[in-house]
Amino acid sequence: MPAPQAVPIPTLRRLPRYYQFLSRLQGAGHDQVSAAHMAEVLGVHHTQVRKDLAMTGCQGRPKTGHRVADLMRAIEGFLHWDNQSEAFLVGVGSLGTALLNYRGFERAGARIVAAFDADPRKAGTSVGDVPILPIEKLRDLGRRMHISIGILTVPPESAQATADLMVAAGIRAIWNLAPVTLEVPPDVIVENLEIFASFALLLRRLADSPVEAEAEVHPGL
Amino acid sequence: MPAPQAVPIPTLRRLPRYYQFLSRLQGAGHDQVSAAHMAEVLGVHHTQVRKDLAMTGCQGRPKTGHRVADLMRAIEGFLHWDNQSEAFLVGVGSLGTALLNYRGFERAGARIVAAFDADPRKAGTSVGDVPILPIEKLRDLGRRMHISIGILTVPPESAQATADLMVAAGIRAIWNLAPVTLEVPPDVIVENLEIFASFALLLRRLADSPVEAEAEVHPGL
DNA sequence: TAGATTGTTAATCGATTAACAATC
DNA sequence: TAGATTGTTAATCGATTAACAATC
Repeated sequence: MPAPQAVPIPTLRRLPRYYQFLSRLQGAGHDQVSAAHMAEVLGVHHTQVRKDLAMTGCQGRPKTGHRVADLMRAIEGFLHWDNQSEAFLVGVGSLGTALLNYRGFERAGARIVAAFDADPRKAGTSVGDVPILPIEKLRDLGRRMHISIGILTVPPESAQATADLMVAAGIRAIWNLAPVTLEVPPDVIVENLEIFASFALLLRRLADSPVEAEAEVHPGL
Repeated sequence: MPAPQAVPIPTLRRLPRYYQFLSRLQGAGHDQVSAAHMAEVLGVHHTQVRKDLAMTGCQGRPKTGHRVADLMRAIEGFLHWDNQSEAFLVGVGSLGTALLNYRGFERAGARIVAAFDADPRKAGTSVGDVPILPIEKLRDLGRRMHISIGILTVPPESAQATADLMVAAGIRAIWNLAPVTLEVPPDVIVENLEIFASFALLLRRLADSPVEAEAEVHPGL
């Protein structure tokens, strides 16, 4: 077994941005791209881009750069976006609906095969081609279908209970979109979408920006 | 002017989690907490927690720890969650609606005062107590009200055009929830909610987990 | 060939962790 | 007082940036 090459988390975060940029390039008809160009547009150091891309195992050619399509395939493979895992989504409120509607999601490596909601009026309907089932079916269906990914989009109050249910259904990785710290068994993976962290960064950057800082020093002027 | 004390970005990301945890503690009736306890529950090194908290300027007492309420106030102040900036939201689809409905948002330092949508049928209605206006009014109203924060929740195709509009409206910081790299003037701040980055981390962690790794080595067994 | 670009190895920088002194 | 906890200073670790060799 090869040493489990440690992947820096920042690299993992940047790769989807590279991918998104590449798909735009592709849409615009380009089929070659240099690391320097990507670095420029995305505001990342060019050596950084090279290192990140190197992690995916892709190879560029001196003088011409990388082939866009090759690069995209390399990233897909590296992020496991190719072998399409199946996922359940729980909580068909506006956030859940937004994710279900989001076509581009399939491209990101997972296919939502069913959604669940506690509201019995929602059961039996569907969003796009994803059926909405009563929450009571989650446990059995999860076990039967060997689903390993759960997307949690319920309100904060029911987040923990939902996580417990997912665990009981045999789900091994929870993508948590509720702003709550979940408690799960040690072998279950939880990845939180830190939405407030992102907003906090925005506020801080705004407060630190020259114009705003000025306003703070001379309030009311 | 004091040297603009550099705040590590990871610290900024962690503070909202601390805050969320503290508000739960408070709800449960606790009013003291130790850094060690927070570290334990949130899975962060205890020295890290102390350093992060120290940045907010709070002070704990040996033997007893920190007062929960003080800590929350310190974080609020540090993240500028107290002086409630006003924000516009553009794109009242399911994601926009989710944000508008999300009560807890006010606590995170911004008040959405108006929402805009290109669909004329939505204009005139409202979500919660936020009025939805036609996109044509964005420019003037933004300038008139001196709005500095724009929340962008339109589909990827119209993201860039929306960003341009926000800039024209005098908005200085854009919170971008569309998976697109925006191009804006250098003095405009863009903070992207990297939703796919988060999901990519989940997939990678799942693929690296012992059970899954096993499956990969002996496929089909 | 000359030049642009890749990819790697070394140096720097910043964040995390460890050790410890201060204090209630 | 003794012990728990804070807060700070020093050591480590990992990611970023710089320098450079390889190659089409």
